[in-house]
Amino acid sequence: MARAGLTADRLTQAAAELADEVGFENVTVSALARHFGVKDASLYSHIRNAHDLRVRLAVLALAELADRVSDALAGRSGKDALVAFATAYRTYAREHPGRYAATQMALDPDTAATSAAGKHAEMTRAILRGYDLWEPDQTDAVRLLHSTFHGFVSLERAGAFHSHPRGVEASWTRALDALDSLLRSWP
Amino acid sequence: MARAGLTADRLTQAAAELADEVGFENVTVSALARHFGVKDASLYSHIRNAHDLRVRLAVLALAELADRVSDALAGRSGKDALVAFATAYRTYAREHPGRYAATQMALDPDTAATSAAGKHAEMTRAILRGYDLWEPDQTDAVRLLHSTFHGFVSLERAGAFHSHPRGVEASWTRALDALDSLLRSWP
DNA sequence: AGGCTTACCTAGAGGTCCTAGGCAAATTAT
DNA sequence: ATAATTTGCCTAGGACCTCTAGGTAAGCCT
Repeated sequence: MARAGLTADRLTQAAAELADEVGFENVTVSALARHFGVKDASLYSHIRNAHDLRVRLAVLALAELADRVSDALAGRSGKDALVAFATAYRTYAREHPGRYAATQMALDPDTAATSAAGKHAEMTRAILRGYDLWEPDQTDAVRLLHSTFHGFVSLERAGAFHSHPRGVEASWTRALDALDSLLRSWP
Repeated sequence: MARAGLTADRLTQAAAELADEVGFENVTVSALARHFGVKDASLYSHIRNAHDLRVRLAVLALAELADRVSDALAGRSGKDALVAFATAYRTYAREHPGRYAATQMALDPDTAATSAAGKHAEMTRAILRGYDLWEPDQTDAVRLLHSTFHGFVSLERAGAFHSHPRGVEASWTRALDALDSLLRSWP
């Protein structure tokens, strides 16, 4: 009997693709086993349980997103950096809805610390170097930016903006303008 | 055999309590049936399926949240209204995590239109009457406010702010200050 | 009291999660 | 090259959840 050559990493990768196809909440051990033409039970030598699989997926997505944002930020500063960050963030969420949903998972403190979650905060902080902000305003601003990006992207996905004809794209651009102006004259 | 006296509304109400106790994703038809001392199959004369149950829960939560916010807004305007809205929103999310998670469910357009989702947008718009904003800036601002509130609350719940010692409460207050200042001088 | 509606039941099929224990393929040691 | 060990995938099966079909009895209406 030939082996499928499964590893935790290959499973996580496949789970990520599956998530983008069928949604994060439908990423199931069974579905993943089916994808590899293998029995459910076989996966349990590579992952601890279904939750563990989803956590691995979340960690993968956080790392991918951090990479994207990091690339986008390279060589930019000020509003340029702000827009690049936000756009990379939103683009990732739209291209990889399942992966993005995974990044919203509540991770236990240990996992969160090991993951790229810290890098996100650090990169957001990097944007603020183009503005005249210092602690603790910096942390407050980081949290505000993160909240707004995440909130916008997640409401957009949930269809919360469809009820009004005003283009979502235009609102997004204006939101970034507003944030830039806010950071330049932080109250 | 005495009857339990189930109705769709009583089920939805119980589901809401269950959601706050065990989390929205653990609201299951079986658990609900257990709660009423009744067999799973019995619930299917009142609800169509598990998804239908969750949608009813989402609609209930949206209505409750709208009521809370509406009460909080009464007689207030300007920054007062902004803070009252945001605080009511955040308080509801913290007191009723399961119900709040339900409000994040993607609803199909018909359900969304019938639900209190529209009232939320309308109330956010009411806040802006205290500021000097007109269409289409108003819609952009509504979307920005909604994004920020939702993003903040949802990241707070996910534990995204625990990595830094700066108090979440302080960041929240500053975020509201910042939004107020932003609305007063919308770029 | 008889008839109708409906609340709840039993039975059962199909799906997901996960454990225990087994065999055979791949790897390492001799 | 063969033996010993590890490990990848298997079968079997239990527990829980979802949902359908069809039946019985409780409560309402005449």
